[in-house]
Amino acid sequence: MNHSDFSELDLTSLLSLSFSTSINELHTRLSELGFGDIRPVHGFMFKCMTPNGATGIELAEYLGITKQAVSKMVDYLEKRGYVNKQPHPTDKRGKIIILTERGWLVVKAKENILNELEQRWIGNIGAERLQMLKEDLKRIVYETNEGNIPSMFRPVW
Amino acid sequence: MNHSDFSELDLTSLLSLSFSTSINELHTRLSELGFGDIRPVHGFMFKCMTPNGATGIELAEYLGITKQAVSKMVDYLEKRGYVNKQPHPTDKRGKIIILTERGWLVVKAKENILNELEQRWIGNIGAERLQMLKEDLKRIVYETNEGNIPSMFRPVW
DNA sequence: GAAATATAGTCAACTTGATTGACTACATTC
DNA sequence: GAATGTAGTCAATCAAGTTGACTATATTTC
Repeated sequence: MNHSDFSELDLTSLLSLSFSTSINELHTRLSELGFGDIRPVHGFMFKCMTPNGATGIELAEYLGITKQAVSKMVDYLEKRGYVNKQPHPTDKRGKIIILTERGWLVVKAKENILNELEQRWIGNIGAERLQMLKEDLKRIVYETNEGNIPSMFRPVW
Repeated sequence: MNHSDFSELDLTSLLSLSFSTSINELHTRLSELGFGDIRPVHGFMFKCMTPNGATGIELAEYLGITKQAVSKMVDYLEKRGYVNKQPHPTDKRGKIIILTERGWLVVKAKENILNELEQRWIGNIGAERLQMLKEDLKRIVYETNEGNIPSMFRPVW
């Protein structure tokens, strides 16, 4: 098999490749900024925490993993200064996990890098095509999931 | 955070979502056909083995994992009747891993399902737009990796 | 052509990121 | 107020990968 031949790639492989490509670049850049201990899954957690924090259960549902797994991740991130646990305002069982200043730095850096990536893509295929691409992907995801966002907000196998 | 709001999704999230969506559907369907023991990574292995088989090292490079990990996967797949190991024709150290008939059944089924998926997407966004989408994604992947296919042919985090 | 080095694959031990199950404390329902 | 449900934690386990050590064969170098 010839690995540098793109022509036979089906759409699913293309989606896989383009996703890997961007997530790899994102995290290489984050590493260079001193956030080498942030994994892709953390980025998705942060997204769920913005702007007002989230409970463990919310994170677990969002990521499609168990609350125990979330608990470990939160400990990991707390130890490294990215998040804090706060008591839930109304539910004494619950905790709210919020971003620290350092956590927000990652979120901002991530946004900047992704914007840059999109700009480069605009350079490759043009702004209208990029807009179309986004719309089409949204539509495909939306239709395939019958209007519901997929429960597993996280590509894993 | 409102999980059913698509509008703010950046391109990377969209790529992630659309990839998950299709890979999930693919493997749900494969499960229904009795291939529930096939994981996404196996599909990528099979692709590397077609049509004439591959050595362990080739698979390892293709997937971006160690040869030991490949060895385990091959054992797993051999035990379940999807692949066979054959002595390498010229190199007595080497083995060639080839698909069995059952392995080919999976490959065919996969192709059918992915084609069906693409047809449904054509129903959603039209054939020209799908063609453009594929071209744009190819271009993006190609440019970002400077003409080389990414070594890690496999989305993992 | 023999010695040195490199490569394909295996075996075993370990790491990591997840899981399941059992438990505590608080909330909700009846 | 009692029964049931829910948020989070602790501990044990699992699964998919890793690293390191090894054998057998190939290739290079002198």
